[in-house]
Amino acid sequence: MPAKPSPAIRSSPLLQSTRRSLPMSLLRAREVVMAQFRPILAQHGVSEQQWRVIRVLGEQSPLDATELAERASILAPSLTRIIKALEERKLITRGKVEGDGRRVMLSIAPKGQVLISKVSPESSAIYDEVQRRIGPERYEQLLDLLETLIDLEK
Amino acid sequence: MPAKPSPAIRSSPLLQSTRRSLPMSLLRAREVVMAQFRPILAQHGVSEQQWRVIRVLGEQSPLDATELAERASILAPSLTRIIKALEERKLITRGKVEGDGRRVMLSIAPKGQVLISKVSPESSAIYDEVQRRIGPERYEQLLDLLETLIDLEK
DNA sequence: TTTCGATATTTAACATGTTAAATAATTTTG
DNA sequence: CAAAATTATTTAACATGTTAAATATCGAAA
Repeated sequence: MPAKPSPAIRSSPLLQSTRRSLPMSLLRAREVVMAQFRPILAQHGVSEQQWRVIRVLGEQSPLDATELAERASILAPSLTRIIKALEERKLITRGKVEGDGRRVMLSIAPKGQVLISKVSPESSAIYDEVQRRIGPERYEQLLDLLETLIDLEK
Repeated sequence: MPAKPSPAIRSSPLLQSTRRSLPMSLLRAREVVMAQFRPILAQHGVSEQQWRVIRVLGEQSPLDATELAERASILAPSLTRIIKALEERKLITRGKVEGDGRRVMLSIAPKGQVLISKVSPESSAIYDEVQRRIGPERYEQLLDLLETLIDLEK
């Protein structure tokens, strides 16, 4: 019998408030944006990560798995599973590299390109809407700041 | 040498480049920051999400599961599993609410407070370092912009 | 050439994300 | 008051995140 209504705790601010925490703010902001996209992607039967893979390959094909993982910000083990699923649905194709038996080359497939052409308009509309609501200047400013932060790791 | 590239595809920019995509930038930025934290958390045997739960309860206890999920940005099903794990390790405690048999009240436990006091200094040091490297003004500016974005959903 | 270290990908194991559905308790309605 | 709608939490099922280890192949050195 686990109960014991302990006295309320309001600890001294050893840590910054979770409301003003950079990692949490980044997470929440991403959630707000993705909440707009997920219904569209679901409607087309692809997950957020699968869509990232397709998009990256839509920008450039072929790419080896390492490059693809890097650009789509997906870890190698996840990519292995995603590739398998997308290949089975013929949205992407997998090929080997002559001269290096380790590498796997991935390309967008015709069905993948069709998917991109379908999702693109809806996707763009959402980006535009977000940009409009936050304001174009702040939108660009935010992207710049994020880029600065991202470049810190280098 | 990576073998001869097959006919490369460079699609017309139907979509914005993945490099300048808001969701991807948010994801990458978060990764850069969290990469600094993960080793510390791992050293103390807690995952990123478990740490968020502990931190929120450190700020205020008790909280019911719904409030906790909201503040820690964790979905209810995940929270159920995390609570179970943290309770078994006696980092948090679970109690019932008199008057509403549905609700579960969670509180930080002494062992949890000890953990917070251990992780806090290292955590703060990393926040300070990130803030220093990006610059205090831009750091605040970034948090402000993220807050603006987060408030869009309301 | 053979061996050893490095690289690319996959597999494994477990935690979390995500959506839908199930449970249980409370509140609202008729 | 009893049935129905609502709310809080959990369970289920599957995808992905995460770290470590296994595989396979390549490249460099002895």
